[in-house]
Amino acid sequence: MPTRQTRIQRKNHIAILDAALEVFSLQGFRGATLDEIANVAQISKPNILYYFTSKDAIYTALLTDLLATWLDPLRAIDPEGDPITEIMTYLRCKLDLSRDFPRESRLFANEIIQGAPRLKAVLETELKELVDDKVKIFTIWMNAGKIAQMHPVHLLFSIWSLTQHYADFDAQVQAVSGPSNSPHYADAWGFLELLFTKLLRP
Amino acid sequence: MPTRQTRIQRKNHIAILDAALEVFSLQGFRGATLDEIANVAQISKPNILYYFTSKDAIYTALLTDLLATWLDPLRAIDPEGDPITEIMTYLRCKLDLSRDFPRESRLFANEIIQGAPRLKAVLETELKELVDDKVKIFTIWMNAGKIAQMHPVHLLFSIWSLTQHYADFDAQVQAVSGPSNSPHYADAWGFLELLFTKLLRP
DNA sequence: GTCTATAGACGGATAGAC
DNA sequence: GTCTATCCGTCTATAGAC
Repeated sequence: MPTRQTRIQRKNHIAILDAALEVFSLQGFRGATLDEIANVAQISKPNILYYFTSKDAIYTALLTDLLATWLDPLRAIDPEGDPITEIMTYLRCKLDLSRDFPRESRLFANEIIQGAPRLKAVLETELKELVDDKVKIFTIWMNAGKIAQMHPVHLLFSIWSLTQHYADFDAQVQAVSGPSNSPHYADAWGFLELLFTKLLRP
Repeated sequence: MPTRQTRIQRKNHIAILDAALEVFSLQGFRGATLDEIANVAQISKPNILYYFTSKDAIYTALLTDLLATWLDPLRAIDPEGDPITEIMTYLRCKLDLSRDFPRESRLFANEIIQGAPRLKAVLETELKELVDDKVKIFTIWMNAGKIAQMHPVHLLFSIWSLTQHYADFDAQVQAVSGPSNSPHYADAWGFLELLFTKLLRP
């Protein structure tokens, strides 16, 4: 659109995306309904389709918004930095994302579990290139004896799975270790710090 | 039912559950449709509802069947066994389950991500008791200096997340590290063996 | 037991008044 | 921009013939 949005337009736009995140992250694309999104957003269904051309458009908007935020911390790993510090910072950052943006994490998880129908292409190009780049850095660090020798790709997988677990499987975490959020994350950080300190030490 | 099932009944029963597992594990409960299950099972939709009273009944049957298989390896951890061996065996068993039963893993993941509406009660009782029991064993092992000191619950979480990741996020794993299944799991085992050897060593 | 046909509710999306 | 009303397709589940 050539013209700038009004304040109300922007407010509704954001309210719709927020409600859609709530619903899509719990139900996946097909399980979610516009009715539910409309209820959560407190905006009528036709009005939602005034702001977005279709249910699919809302979902895609959320996913593309998300991917950038999700990959930024990985991009930030600096080949010139101290290896252990760089990886621990990334780990910490990913855990903070799980704590502060659990819905985004679950939205992503839903999409991947369902075979990544809308993200597959991006994963195979943008994500793969980024991963290849960082894997090279890890390998250099390993060969220089800065961190222990291990499969670099699975090192990344381990960071992803261990941190995202607390957002995606929150229902299980809470069922097993009681409600209240913050303590879990404090304990989780203690555990992960110990784990990766031992793992990375050459 | 008082009478025994015929061979055809049992065959259809199994075919329906298998098709339902395929569809539910990809789409979650609400995203799945009886039409799709009927197509995969090659059984007409009304006939499916002859064997199961409702869509919900199929899903519930799958979940309860699954939970037993899923928890058995955890139950098998023996307080009298060698601590490191017991935990490494459990780890290996969970990784094998991810490799051999990825659909079951994704079905479970979908249910938990969606807030575990049908499993919450079981998780808070049966799973919690089982976890509490094993946590006690871990704690005894730690205090006896058999394995390193760490948060025992998060040790369990780490085993779950690291192994299930390969089934649940398979689309991402393949996008990043190329297709073909077996090599990933060989590499994964090499990585996890290294990781937990370092982590558990007192 | 398995089918065709269909009921009845709900899904996404559109028309048109205001 | 936002609403009511509604189209049309699909959903789960049932009725009833065979």
